[in-house]
Amino acid sequence: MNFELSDFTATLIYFYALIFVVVKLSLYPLDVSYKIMNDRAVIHVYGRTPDGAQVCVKDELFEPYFLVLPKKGSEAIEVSQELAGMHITQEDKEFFVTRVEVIRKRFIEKEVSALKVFVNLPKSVPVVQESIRKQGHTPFEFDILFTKRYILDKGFTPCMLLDVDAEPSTENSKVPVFTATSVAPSQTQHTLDSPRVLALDIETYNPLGKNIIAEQHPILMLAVYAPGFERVLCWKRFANPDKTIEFVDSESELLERFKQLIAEFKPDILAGYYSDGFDLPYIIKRAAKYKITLDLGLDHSEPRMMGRSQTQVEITGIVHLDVFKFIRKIIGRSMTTDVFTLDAVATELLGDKKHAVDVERLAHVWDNDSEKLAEYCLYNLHDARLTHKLVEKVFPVMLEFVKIIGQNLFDINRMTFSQLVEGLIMKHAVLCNEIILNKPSFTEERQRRMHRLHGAFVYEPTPSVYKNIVVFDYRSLFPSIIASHNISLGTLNCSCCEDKDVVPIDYDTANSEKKMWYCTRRKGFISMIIEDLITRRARVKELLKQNKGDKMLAARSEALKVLANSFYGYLSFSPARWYCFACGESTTAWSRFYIKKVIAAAGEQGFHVLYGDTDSIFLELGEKSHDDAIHFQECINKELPDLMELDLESFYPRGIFVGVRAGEGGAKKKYALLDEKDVMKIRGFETVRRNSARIARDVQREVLEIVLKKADISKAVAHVKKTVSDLQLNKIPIGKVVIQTQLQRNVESYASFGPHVAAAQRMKNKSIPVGPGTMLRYVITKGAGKIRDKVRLEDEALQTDYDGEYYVQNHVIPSVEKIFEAVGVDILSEVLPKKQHTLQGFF
DNA sequence: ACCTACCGGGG
DNA sequence: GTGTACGGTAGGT
Repeated sequence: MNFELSDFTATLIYFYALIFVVVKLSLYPLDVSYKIMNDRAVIHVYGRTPDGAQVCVKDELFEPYFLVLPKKGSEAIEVSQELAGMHITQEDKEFFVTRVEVIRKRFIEKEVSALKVFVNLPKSVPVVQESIRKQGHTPFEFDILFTKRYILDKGFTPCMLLDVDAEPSTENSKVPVFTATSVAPSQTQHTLDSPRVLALDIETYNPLGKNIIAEQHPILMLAVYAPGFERVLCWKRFANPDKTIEFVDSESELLERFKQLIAEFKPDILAGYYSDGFDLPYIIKRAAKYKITLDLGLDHSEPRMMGRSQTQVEITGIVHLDVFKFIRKIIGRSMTTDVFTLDAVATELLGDKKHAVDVERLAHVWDNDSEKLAEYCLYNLHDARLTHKLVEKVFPVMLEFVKIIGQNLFDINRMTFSQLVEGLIMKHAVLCNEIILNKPSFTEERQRRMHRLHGAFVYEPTPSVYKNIVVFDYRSLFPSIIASHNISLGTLNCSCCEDKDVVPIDYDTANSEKKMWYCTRRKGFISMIIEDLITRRARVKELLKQNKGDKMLAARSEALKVLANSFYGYLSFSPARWYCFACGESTTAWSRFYIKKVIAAAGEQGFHVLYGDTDSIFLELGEKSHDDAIHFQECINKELPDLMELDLESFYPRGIFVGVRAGEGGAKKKYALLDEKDVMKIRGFETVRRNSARIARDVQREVLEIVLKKADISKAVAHVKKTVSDLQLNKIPIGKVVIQTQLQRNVESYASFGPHVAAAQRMKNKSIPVGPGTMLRYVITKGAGKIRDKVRLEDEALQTDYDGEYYVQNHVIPSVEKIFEAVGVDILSEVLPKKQHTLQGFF
């Protein structure tokens, strides 16, 4: 065995422990899992010690439990005695209550007596709670995963130092294992802020382009990257390889070598870009094909694919991060890109691009031109390098979420906004002794959805092009409303404060709601959490002013902002545990009040109000100057409550507002602005999807550019006319009208026969294999019938076959018609001569 | 109006 | 695993 220093240290601790029985050790917890051992659930905490050793601490003393509120009219004490003897046998398995405690809790901010029901195993919880529910009592906290429950109750934070008293254990593992006698967060507040991160990327054999079939196509290259640990594995040799390239003899050897590299590097974090959805599932499938045991887990277990349609790949003891998920879900909102390819994301966040290599040709190069493989290997390594850099970039933000919310890195990486908020509230619930509310049942959730919330205020823009625009917005409007008006489930309509701070709703028209107010004496549970976020963020921003460029402070500020901004959405989100219709309704009511206030003031001061939505207002300056705008902002801010502030977002020399199509309700934001640096800011136009014809996207972008940058409508019209005529004359390359769709199931199993199914059927008829995953590329050709009747495969159709008229009507015109409407041009009648329009029916 | 299926990222 | 993504859209019924 060859130990590194850190392993050596861990081994010393271990043998020391063997002699003295109990030792103290500290670790940064990275992964928490549990195993059933001798009919008990045993928690395993994996992590790294401050001197760099990987260890596992197990806790045999933590018991599964949930809470029960006894039904009305029954005494807690009596019910506890009834429940204590519960024992259920199902399919030879025993589910039973081990003991019951009567405890004091708070339920929606009021004191209650509750029962803490302990059971033999975590799996007993759903069974026993169901049975108790049938007796008319109400169970709570029965769906908090055992490992999450452990973290919550022990009050520690993943990635932050944990102090443990422990005895050595002989459990088989890649790392020393200890059995804890006590577990508590360290007083030091030390954080694992530089974990060992290994980034991973694979390249696969791709003769079918986008149609990727792991069962058929091998992994050709695999790159891992950490500074000073850069390697590309490749199983085809070529001359003069770079020193980072390591040849192996086969794909199976590549997989074996990959295992060795992981064992050698001992990462805390294994990271990929879309690795939940691609790299790791692919590696798992290929390893299975060769019957290779992929025992990457520190307990020798193999990576596990969780979830059905949405895979998450978990490795015991190693945190698998899919940085794509975090960036798209959490960072994406504040990015300018609307596509989340590695190239686009790296360009925006790192100022670095992917290598310009044609990956479409990889299979061909692999088969015919192996001397060119070198550039693919370096491309592969570079992708792993970019992934590593992205992790470095976003890790501070992830770590802040871990610290604020107190859940594992693995989970934080994959959470949505609502889950982050809920996680935060759950942590505070434990701290405040509040019962964690249940998720709604299916019917309950449906009922919630029926109850439509009266939304924010929108001042509809008159579609047109405008000059010299200034944009203001309220800083964190919703969070500051919730905090300053004490909006919470338990402060609603208290008995002590009626009429003191009544929500400004027009009670005659607003869903005939009853009058609402919130307690002015007692702080609400929800409003307290959000106020804490706001004040913490204000402090962080102060520190940030003194330490400009401090990445950790910037990350903390970002995390706190994201959380605060998600609260309102959470309260009105039907599947939320702390859903509160009145809270959502009150928040938007106050928001309408505040935005209308600015709109009215702007009008009084002689600004032309163009558009207002929720928390922002767009004004046309006209004769007024930038200074006038700043003065206006100052006037408004003088009158606002402490926590609220109106910001000046930016000035824009030119902008276009576009009306929305009928049925496009809710998508009110549809505009494009040109900033002072000549950069376009486009909002609400259809995003890039591969199943829309390329030509439609191109034309839309070009039209916006011409209108805003050249300010020449006739040029824009001419451009569309040219495109339309080119389509009608089949001059546009057929590649630009191809529609791409991926088949999800077998052709026979489709109930509705859409165009893509027709394409698949045609392939089948020609004995081309089609199945789930097949990428269909087809065009709509001239002829009669439904669209599905006019479908031809890309290579069945000639340049002259496609139905230019279809693409004009269904793709090109819809993508630009509203833009032209805004400038008073009916693009349809411009491009189609009238007689053709009206006389068509006669022929 | 409602229902069903697909998109994203990856090669 | 104290489990089953998500929000948006096109086309068909």
